[in-house]
Amino acid sequence: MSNNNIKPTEGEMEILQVLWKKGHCTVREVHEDLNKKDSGYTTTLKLMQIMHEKGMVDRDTSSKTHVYRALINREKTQQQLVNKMIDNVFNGSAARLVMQALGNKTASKEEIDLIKEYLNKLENK
Amino acid sequence: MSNNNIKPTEGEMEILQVLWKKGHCTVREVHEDLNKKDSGYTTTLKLMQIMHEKGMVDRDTSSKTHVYRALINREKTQQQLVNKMIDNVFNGSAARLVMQALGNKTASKEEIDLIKEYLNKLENK
DNA sequence: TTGATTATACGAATATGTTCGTACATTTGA
DNA sequence: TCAAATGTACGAACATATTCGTATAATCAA
Repeated sequence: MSNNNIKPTEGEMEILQVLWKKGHCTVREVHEDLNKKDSGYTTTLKLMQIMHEKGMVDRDTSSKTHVYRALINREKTQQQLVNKMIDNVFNGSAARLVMQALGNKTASKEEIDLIKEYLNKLENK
Repeated sequence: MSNNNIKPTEGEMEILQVLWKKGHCTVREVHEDLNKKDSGYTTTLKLMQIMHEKGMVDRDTSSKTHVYRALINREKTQQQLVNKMIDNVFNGSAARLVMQALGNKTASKEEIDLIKEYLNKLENK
């Protein structure tokens, strides 16, 4: 595998979220969507330039204002980070991570139903 | 809350895993349990000293060979890291994280049954 | 036209994590 | 006993991530 060892940093993840959501973005669009009052525009710019160097994003430089888009796959990236966490934090047990995730307040009734449905699908395979 | 903003690094997590598993450990015990051929004994030592400075671990220095134990709670720490990931990687959706975790190969039939059971318990509350 | 705005590029400061070398003390065993 | 082994302390090198200042170019608006 070639696209394997991608491990976006926290800052890079925030930017990727925006790019995955919006598709194509200028630096300013990303920066404003993040609206972090604690860091400036050139910080976002620099981050995105570094991501370009790393091959995480592509950009169209045909006009003065460059337009970026994510090059790495959302699900694949999430999968890698989850696997890493299962390994590093939960000793390899996916079940333990899941239960920990469901135990918190962010797991609503609707979400739990979603998951049950998903489990049933899994079992019918 | 006082013990809140603990965010162990990757190296620290590895050490915490050993401490949580074994309870009390010397540096050598931890180092050998990790058995990373790519880093030396004093690296593990240094890491554990830093963790002590941060208040993550306690140690008994009454004899020459110090004995360490984890000070931070396992479940609480895991919870924090999971919450962080839900936020940073999955846009706040616990369900998406769970599904991603279940989609991978490490989720065996037994684990899935465990989770179903857990979900039922959750719903009866 | 020309000054203000908006953009990129890039070096450098800062912060943090990881790794190791080395000094020094204690313990052990031949 | 005393040399080897084992332990801690600690500074420093190195890597990486984040942040910003500044130079410079392009665009816009009065």
